[in-house]
Amino acid sequence: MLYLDIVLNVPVNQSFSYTDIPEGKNTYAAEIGKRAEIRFGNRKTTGYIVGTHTKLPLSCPVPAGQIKPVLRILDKEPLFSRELLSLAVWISKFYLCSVGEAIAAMIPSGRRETNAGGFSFSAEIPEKEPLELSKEQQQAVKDISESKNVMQYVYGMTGSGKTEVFLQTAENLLKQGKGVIYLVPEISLTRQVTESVISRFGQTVAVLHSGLTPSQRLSEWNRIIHREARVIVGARSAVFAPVPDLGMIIIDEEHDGSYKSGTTPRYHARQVAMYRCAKLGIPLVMGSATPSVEAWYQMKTGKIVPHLLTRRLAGGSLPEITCIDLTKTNTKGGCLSQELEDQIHNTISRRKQVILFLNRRGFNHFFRCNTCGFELTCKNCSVPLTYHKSENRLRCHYCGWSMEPPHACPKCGSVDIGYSGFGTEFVEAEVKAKFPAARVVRIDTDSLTAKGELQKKLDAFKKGDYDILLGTQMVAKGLNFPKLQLVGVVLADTGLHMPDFRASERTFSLITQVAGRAGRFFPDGKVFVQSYNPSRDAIVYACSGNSESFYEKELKTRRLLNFPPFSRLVRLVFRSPSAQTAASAAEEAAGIFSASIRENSEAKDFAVQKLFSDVEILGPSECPLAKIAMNYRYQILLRAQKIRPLQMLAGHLLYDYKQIQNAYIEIDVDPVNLL
DNA sequence: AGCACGCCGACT
DNA sequence: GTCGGCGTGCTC
Repeated sequence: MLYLDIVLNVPVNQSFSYTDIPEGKNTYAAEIGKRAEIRFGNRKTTGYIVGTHTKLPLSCPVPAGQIKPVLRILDKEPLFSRELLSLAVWISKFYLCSVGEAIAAMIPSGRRETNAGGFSFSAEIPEKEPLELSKEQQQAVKDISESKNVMQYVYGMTGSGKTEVFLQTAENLLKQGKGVIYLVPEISLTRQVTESVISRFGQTVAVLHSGLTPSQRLSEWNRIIHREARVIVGARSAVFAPVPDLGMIIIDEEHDGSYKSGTTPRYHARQVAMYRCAKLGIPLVMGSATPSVEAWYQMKTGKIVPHLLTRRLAGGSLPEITCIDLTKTNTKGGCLSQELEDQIHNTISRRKQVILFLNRRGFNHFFRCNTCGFELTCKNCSVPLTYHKSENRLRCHYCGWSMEPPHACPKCGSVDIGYSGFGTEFVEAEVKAKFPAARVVRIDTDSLTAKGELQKKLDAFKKGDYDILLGTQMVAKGLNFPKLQLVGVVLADTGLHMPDFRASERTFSLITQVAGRAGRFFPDGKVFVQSYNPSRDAIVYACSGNSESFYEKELKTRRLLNFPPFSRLVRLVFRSPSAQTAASAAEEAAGIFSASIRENSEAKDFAVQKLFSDVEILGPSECPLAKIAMNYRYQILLRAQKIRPLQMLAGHLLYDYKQIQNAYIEIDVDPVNLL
């Protein structure tokens, strides 16, 4: 009799024993790495086989006679190797989830393979000869391949040719029979980035993008296992690609927040890549024009080897950035200063293109009473409601709830009400009024209902079908428009008002990234940044292009406040429909933490003592977003030099104190978002 | 996570 | 007398 250890995508960190299918049934053989359909309790689910035994394991509390057989084995061949299984075990320990949850996040869920999903138009893209590399680029390629250090960083401004360095390094490895994973932010997974990879490597490329169906994902996964695809381009989860003889992982736009998963397991692709690369002894090559503060610090301290690209390949320097102080400028109730308006006129009259950039939806264009100052916020979540002109409704960006705008202030009855702040729709109306002859296209998540619409709009803009592009985040990344000559950041401050220690870093990187879009093909590209706080470091240094000073100053602040990279954090969010329940769960957890910190720092083992000696408990406190979708949220931040004691404390709470789970607990190791 | 079991309030 | 709330506990 064959007994199988099966783990499931449930938050229970244990395996369950099942027996193999009785002889004679027509399915595949049971093996580690395959999925099995099982009856679990009284429901059917998919489990993952992580072990096999000829006898029932002694640890199994259920008598042999009551062990159920699996219903069927789903896979002909294993979907995860021992390497990936041990990666899943590591993830479950590091990010505090079950092994089953980790595996579920790693492997495709498709049942039957569907071809032609991967990249149907790959055949249409002609293979291209590699571009001639500059001296700097050649040096970077050489240094990366010769370095003994696992972590490498290609640091250089937009247009300095990082992609070519990645591609050349990848090609060298492919020639040695190695495979390569190339991670990009999801939003860059438009044709722009992937085309250059496909045109270079042709049919050996697999592209894992969010548009694939589970079945298509499964067939790409099998192409990778069978060595048909050797270069894997994909977003966050592609870091798990089952590449045989993996030779390198590339992380493009390393600073990008989308590498951190927002759901359990809340893994960071950079952290996972680091682990995988270190274990295999292969390079992890990252790149960005605006490294994360953590990466910058590691370059300074020698943990990451930097490779500098200092020159723009198309010639010319970075575009000139002008900061417009909105407190000293009359915008006449609109959002465009006279100076920016003149520049737009100028640019479109020369038949060149303009991008106007707004850095965040929500927070803009909210309802406010001009008499008593009352602001309307969501009844479910505490965030301000955003006015959407096209549907004439106020809408919450977190839970989707909407209401008809009131005609008078609900609090004081005044009819002197208005919508302050500006969203893309507001800017669009103003731009259309001021430039009636211009062809304007707006790109934001609201206006992107149909699939492929983003790509269509971007292509049209690139072709010159529009004069002005209005957009959020997504137009800031990895896009190149030959006729683009003017970029306006309508309001640079929005990000700075976020209650998050990374707000400054995000604002800096955003402005710098956006600025890099302009003048990529023309040396006289211009960037205008409008701000109510033009003296803030992030804005000053982004506008002057002085990255070195920004990072130095930011590091000083982080050191002073003991935030990463000078400490590690684990965040615990306690949520419940009752504010009282959430708050007291957080209080109770804090009590448990301080007790176990005390206990451990009095431990006989000196190493344990030391490990827990600097652990701090921040909070409990209300989350900045105190209420999301009818749930009240309280948080605790654990902080220390080392991550391990924090993981131990959180794990202890999660696995040994089931009684406080009347509130739902979310654990985030190395959180990126603290809202 | 689901889903059952189980013990206390407002209804035909 | 039942229907149903969601607290607790289990799933091989």
